Amino acid sequence: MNGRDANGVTISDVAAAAGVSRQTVSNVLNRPARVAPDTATRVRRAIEELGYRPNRAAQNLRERASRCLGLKIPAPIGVSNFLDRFLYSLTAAAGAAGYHLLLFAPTAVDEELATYEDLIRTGTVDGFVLADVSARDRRLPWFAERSIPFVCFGRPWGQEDGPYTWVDVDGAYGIEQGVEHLIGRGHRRIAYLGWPEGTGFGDERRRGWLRAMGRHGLETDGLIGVCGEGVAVAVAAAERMLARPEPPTAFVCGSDTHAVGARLAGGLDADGRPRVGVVGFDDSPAASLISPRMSSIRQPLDEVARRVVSLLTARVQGSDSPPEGVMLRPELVARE
Amino acid sequence: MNGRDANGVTISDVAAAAGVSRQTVSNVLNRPARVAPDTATRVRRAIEELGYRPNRAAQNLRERASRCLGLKIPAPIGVSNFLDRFLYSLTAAAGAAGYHLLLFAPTAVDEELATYEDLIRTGTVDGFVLADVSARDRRLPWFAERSIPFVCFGRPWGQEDGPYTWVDVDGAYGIEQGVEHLIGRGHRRIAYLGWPEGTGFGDERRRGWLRAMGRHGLETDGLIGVCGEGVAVAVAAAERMLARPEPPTAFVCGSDTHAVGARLAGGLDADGRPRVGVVGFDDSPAASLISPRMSSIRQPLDEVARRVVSLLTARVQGSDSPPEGVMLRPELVARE
DNA sequence: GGTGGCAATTTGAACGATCAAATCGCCCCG
DNA sequence: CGGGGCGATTTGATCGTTCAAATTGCCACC
Repeated sequence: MNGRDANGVTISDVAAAAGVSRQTVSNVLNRPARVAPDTATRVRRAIEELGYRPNRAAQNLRERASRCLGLKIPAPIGVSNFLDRFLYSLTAAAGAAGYHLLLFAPTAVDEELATYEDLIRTGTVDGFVLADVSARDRRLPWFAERSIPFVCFGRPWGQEDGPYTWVDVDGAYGIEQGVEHLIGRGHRRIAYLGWPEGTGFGDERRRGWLRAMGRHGLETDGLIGVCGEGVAVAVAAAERMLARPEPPTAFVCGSDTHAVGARLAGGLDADGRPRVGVVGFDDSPAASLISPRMSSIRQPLDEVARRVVSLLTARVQGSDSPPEGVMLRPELVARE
Repeated sequence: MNGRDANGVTISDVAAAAGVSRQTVSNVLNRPARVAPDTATRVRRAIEELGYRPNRAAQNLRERASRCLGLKIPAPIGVSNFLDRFLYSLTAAAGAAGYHLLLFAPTAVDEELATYEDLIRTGTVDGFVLADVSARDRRLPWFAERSIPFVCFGRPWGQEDGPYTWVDVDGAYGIEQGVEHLIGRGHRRIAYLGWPEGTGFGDERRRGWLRAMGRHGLETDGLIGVCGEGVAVAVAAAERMLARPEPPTAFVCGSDTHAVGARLAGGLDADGRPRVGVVGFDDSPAASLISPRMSSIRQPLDEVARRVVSLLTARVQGSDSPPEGVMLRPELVARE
């Protein structure tokens, strides 16, 4: 940076300034051991003075890699800023690994696969992070056939035996922790409120509840509630459950949205204390809208992101390690 | 796609298959008028059969452009999924303009400027979207000195006279609409609850309230409340205001977080109706956690994103049009 | 003093695209 | 029948980097 336009500084300019060839400059940067120490310092000084930075397009062309990971950004639905948080962790993890995150949004649903293919074939990205894996997601076999590198956040439900690499959080374990927490606070009639059957992760969380309840010999009949997205429907579902003859005294929930619904349905007593115990899932900041704040099960998003990036970059770089699933444990954040 | 590995298909392969030179293939794609019609169809067939897609790195190298726009993803704070929503609009708008969005997260604060510079100098991105412009943001003059293309979402508060290009939403106008709405519902003591002075957009929203109140000759003394981030502090601030001798009957708020606080502080009457009127800002889905749902002022994020992208791509492509500010109008979403 | 070996450095080629200039083929006109 | 003009196509050079192979210089050893 000496006032001149530094954008046009190439490796040859540096080479000329340092009185060496361009390859030596390249070696200083990429294979320092090959270069004599005082040559290296001379070159480094020239790099510094000229403000040289290697051109990414040229590197990408030569290396046949873009050092970009692609992520489809889904249409924003729901209240959670889950994606916000994961995106941040993912971007940071990618950066630490020398990669960037490249976002795209296919315009039409039937364009989605074409968009993925295009990004790979043009070399715009080296691989994909799939953060929105649905049950029997048809993208997974499609990618595998074309040997397009990808890693899922979330198990490939319905095709667990496929040769897929994923990172996920053990939702059943998390819910079990939630049940234990409520039992510890004296609850015995603990209900589960979550999504209708069919979402892999939702079903798993429900199984976690069943297992924990069974371990303590607690009743589960009539204690399951399901509803779709949205606080309003969650409130209605929880109200129906509370209106039954032997209502639950607490809820573990498939999501914070469900949990907010349960809390609102239960209401507060005269002292401003919640009438029902509630444990949510995901520990979204939105859960803090409810006062007093709810307990919730926190997913280790930073760790998830790091593992996703490390698995994906390995595959991108041609490591033909076998498909691998990584399961992480969530953590109960207990609040008053 | 005929079973062979299509990732290695180059323009020369297509040329050979079609019996023409590589430049003719290039012309078919980029300058169709130069090519004889039947040659063009022959080439297009070859492209189709081989599944050719031009290599992005090679194009970028040659064109000296990456067709990527950079966006720093801020650490997730607060309950809003504002960024989620804007990011989606921005990605879609960029895609429509032939660009991609590239995310990055500088690790340390003092690395931030260096990160920007690096991304430009290496040619990783062509320009930046600044979605988190703070008052007297030092990045703006810094970019301008280096003629780094950028466009702000949000006015450059404190340096409005600088040569900066921005797109923003007229918050004062929005708040005025909110006040009118509350007046229409019979309210006269309408308070403003928002951020402490010093955030440009917050101050502007407060001025909008003052102006609308003044127009109707309504009292404003003692009707201003301020607090920082978070629902809890917002609740406390609203409670203090409601405890005064002549309390407000309604609040217009600087954000949905403030609005949720006001609503929670006001509480519900015996019929489940809110005791105070509330208008929020930003119409975030989090606002729907409150039941009945609040009115809120919605920013036209799709339009903002389109304008940002169109201004930025123009600057990136070397148009030396003068700096330009675009002001858009928000819209009141009135709810029961 | 010639030769082998080795470390340090340089040269040539390649990555895959596009621009600019050169070439080709054809028709028209004097 | 030769040359000008024009549309269609091709050739050569280039973008900035890195790999592989070639070259240089130096020292030790016989």
